[in-house]
Amino acid sequence: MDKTAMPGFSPCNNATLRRAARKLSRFYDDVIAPSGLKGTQYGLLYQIHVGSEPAMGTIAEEMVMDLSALGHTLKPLIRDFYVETFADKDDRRVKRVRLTPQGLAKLEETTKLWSFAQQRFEALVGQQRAADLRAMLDEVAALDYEVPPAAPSS
Amino acid sequence: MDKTAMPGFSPCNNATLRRAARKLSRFYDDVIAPSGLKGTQYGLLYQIHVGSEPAMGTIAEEMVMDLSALGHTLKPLIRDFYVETFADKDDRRVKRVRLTPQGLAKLEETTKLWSFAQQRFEALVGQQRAADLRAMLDEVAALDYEVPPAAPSS
DNA sequence: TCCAATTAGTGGCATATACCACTATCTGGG
DNA sequence: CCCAGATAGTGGTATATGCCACTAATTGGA
Repeated sequence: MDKTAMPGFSPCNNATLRRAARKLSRFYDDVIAPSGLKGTQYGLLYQIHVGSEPAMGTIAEEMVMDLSALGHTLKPLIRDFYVETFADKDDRRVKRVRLTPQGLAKLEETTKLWSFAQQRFEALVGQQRAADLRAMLDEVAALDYEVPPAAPSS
Repeated sequence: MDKTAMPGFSPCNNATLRRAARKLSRFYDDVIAPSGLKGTQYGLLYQIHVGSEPAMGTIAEEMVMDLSALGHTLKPLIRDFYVETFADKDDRRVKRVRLTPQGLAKLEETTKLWSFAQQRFEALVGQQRAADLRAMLDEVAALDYEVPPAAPSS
């Protein structure tokens, strides 16, 4: 086995994680491409769907994503009429998000494609190992990395 | 335990992987920020450094990254004089990449910051588990997802 | 009641990444 | 020797993401 020929084996956890993410995203993207959605967009529609007209901040937290990044990512989906936003009745700062009927249809359509990718992946690595991997990744995403600032704030 | 309050627990391997990548990247990015580099840039400098004036295509393969994406990512590093490119002597299609002296200095400077992030992460999840995670991710990045096209090409 | 501090989003800007169409080279027949 | 096909990169365009500065609302005191 010529390990030198293998992907860049770096000891960096971050680099390794990103590398895997690039590869896996491309796979899922390819499979659901016929729907016209990217993996992230599909995930976003899903997250909106399972929430109860979630506020943007809520979605951002759930997806462990920057709020402004979420705003940007949402734009194409709004433009294409898959989601719509509206102000919260009790707090006008809050903007809530929901799927349009087209958005729901697109979500359902794409879920069929997604299942294919999901099954294919789990067939390759094993269902149990996939579940273990997700558990580990969920843990990584939930970690509190907090690094004490050089000087503790006043 | 109120699981509903936890990060979006999706069964999607892709979404989970990306979520973790966002979070971890932000952590590494924050820690090495004083160097002025982003995590990906650091990883790229490292990859170039350990290679022997690697060709762009080689780097792209090692990083499991699209060649054109690599080209784009390289630009800020060239602009800031951390890396330079030159044509391969035997095949003028091939463009090779190397670090400049400033690039090497920056790599070394940033490595100190990187170590801090790396150690912090491994202290949180455990060295062995981090190694296991990397192994799993390397495997994911190396998988051959090949999906048979609907109709086998002629 | 009123203002200072906090909270939720927006917009601008920069990097990260991908795909596609295109250009410049090579390479292997014929 | 020459061209058809394969290879390596480039540039354009679009989404993915993050940070920062800024605006709009809300809230908690004094």
